[in-house]
Amino acid sequence: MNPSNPPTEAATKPTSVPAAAPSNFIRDIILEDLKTNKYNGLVQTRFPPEPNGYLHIGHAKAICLDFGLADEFGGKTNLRFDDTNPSKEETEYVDSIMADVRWLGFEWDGLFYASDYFDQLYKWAVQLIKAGKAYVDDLSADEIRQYRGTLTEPGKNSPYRDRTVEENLELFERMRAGDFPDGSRVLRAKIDMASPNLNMRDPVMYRILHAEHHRTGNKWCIYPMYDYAHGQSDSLEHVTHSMCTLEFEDHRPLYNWFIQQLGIFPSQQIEFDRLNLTYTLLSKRKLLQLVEERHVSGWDDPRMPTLVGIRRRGYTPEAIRNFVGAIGVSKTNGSIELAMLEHFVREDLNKRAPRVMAVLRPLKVVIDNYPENQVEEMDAVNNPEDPNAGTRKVPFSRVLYIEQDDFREVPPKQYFRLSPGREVRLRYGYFVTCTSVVKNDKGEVIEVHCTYDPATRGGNNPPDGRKVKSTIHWVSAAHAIDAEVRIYENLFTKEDPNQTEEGQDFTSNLNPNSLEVLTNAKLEPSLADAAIESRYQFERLGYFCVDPDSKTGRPVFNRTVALKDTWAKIEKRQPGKA
RNA sequence: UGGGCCGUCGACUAAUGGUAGGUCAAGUGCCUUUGGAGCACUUUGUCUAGGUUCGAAUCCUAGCGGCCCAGCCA
Repeated sequence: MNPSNPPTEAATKPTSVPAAAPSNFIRDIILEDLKTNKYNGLVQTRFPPEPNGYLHIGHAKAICLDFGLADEFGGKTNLRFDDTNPSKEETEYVDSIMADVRWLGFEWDGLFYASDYFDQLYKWAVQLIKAGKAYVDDLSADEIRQYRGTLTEPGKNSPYRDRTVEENLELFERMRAGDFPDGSRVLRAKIDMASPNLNMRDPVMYRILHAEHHRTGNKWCIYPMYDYAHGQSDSLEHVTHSMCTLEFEDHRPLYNWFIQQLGIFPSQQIEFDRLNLTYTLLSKRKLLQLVEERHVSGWDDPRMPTLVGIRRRGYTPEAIRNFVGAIGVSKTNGSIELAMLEHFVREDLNKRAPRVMAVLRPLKVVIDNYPENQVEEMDAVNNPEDPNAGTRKVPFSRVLYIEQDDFREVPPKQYFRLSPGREVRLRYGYFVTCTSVVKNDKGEVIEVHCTYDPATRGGNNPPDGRKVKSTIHWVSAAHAIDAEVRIYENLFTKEDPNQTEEGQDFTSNLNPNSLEVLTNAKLEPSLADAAIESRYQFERLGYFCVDPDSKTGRPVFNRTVALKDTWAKIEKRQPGKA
């Protein structure tokens, strides 16, 4: 940065290097490959989702790695749909995946489908048959499993393993032509039935599937397996660093085997640890189950860890990217605390979300000595973290709403908010002192009466130097906008939702209180025209995001994340909470 | 009990034979017209046992513990 001015102290540190983000083993591999010129200085990656579900925060980690690392070294990243199984894949998903990747803030260089390579893959299969490296097997799925052996015992060769090249060629061609029913035959690689790695025990390359494919229609009735398609797809795109999750480690020898037999571009597979988050499930199958069994309203339910879900919840792409950068990447199997994610959401929203006053559970306040029909426009700061955000006017009048939580008839220890005889500040309003309460038949406080001090206009400290221990928020009753607010808690009650009692599945850990709908919220009038998906901080409460369910005149807000709440902590610690 | 991978504060992650550091969480204090934000400080860690070395989280050996693999899913 400033080489002409070497540091005068701290000579123990090489301060010429600015404190860089800690590296990780993948970046180290790329750096090394660049140094040895393994790929002529190129870095090519790919993000290879299967279009059979919506992307979730776990994919966000992969996306940030694939795109981020390539970008860092001037490389390129392809989006490639891994669509080798027509029975599970749909166009709906490819559209959502593209939208999600873009929303996260990335743009791909090439857009491909594994199905683009079906012709080439077929030719290569023929080539392997001719080389005596692949054969058509007539064994049933069941028999193949039996012949495969077990974890501790080697497998046996299929009786069809030694067919002639001519016979294999003819049979494979007839498989392609549709002469055989589903499941009747497969094409297998001829490797080693005794390998300790089960993936090398003559893995299936092609299966017969008379199914319509979302891109190739009815052109094919045989489809390549993942192992036969993925490495070659990488190779065709000259992918240099093919990142995937740990469970594919055992597949790497096979990935390399096909590439070597075919003598094609040597892509290299690098495995990293999948993201796990406490209190959340990141398995497409299980997320699909939540949707299908109606435990949530859809893939974009704000409680879902899908990108569409957390987007609707109010999370920002920046927050997610910062989070992914902070958690790093390794080969350790662990679980990130949800609090970490929430930290990055708060950190980002704190800087950008306009502040606004909203009362979720209203309690009526009457200021007895305030003139009956008077309305004052109070100045309120839009964002104390951002001087450019400006100010706005908030109407103040004799009857207000405050939060039920902000009043206690008998205040517990360390409770500083309103209670009989106590004075607090109404933010940007006045100091008020509680003089009396009105109760209903059940003895619940339904109305609080106060007096205000005109010398504290704007919420300022009075000339006499009087101070107050608490500032609370409010909304003028006559000017309030009615709104619905949806409060979310963790979808699951257990850190690991998969940890269940005997005979139960993860749905037994669903949190019955994960959604609370508040239908009587009162908002300050500036929120009248809040746009869908816009985000606000409701002062002292949390960050909230406008839901698409909003109707004109009746907005719906989702709570993105609550503010850190010191009082809640104190109260939780107190044994006899009021 | 075959093969592969992995063990560093409560969580995640650095240190690449040479000061065990950062972030989150937790706690304490300061500040505050958000009990927010911010600032300062604090607690807690190299799985175990041997070995190599002037020096080991790092290298070696042996244990222990965890995860993954027996789909014609990816």
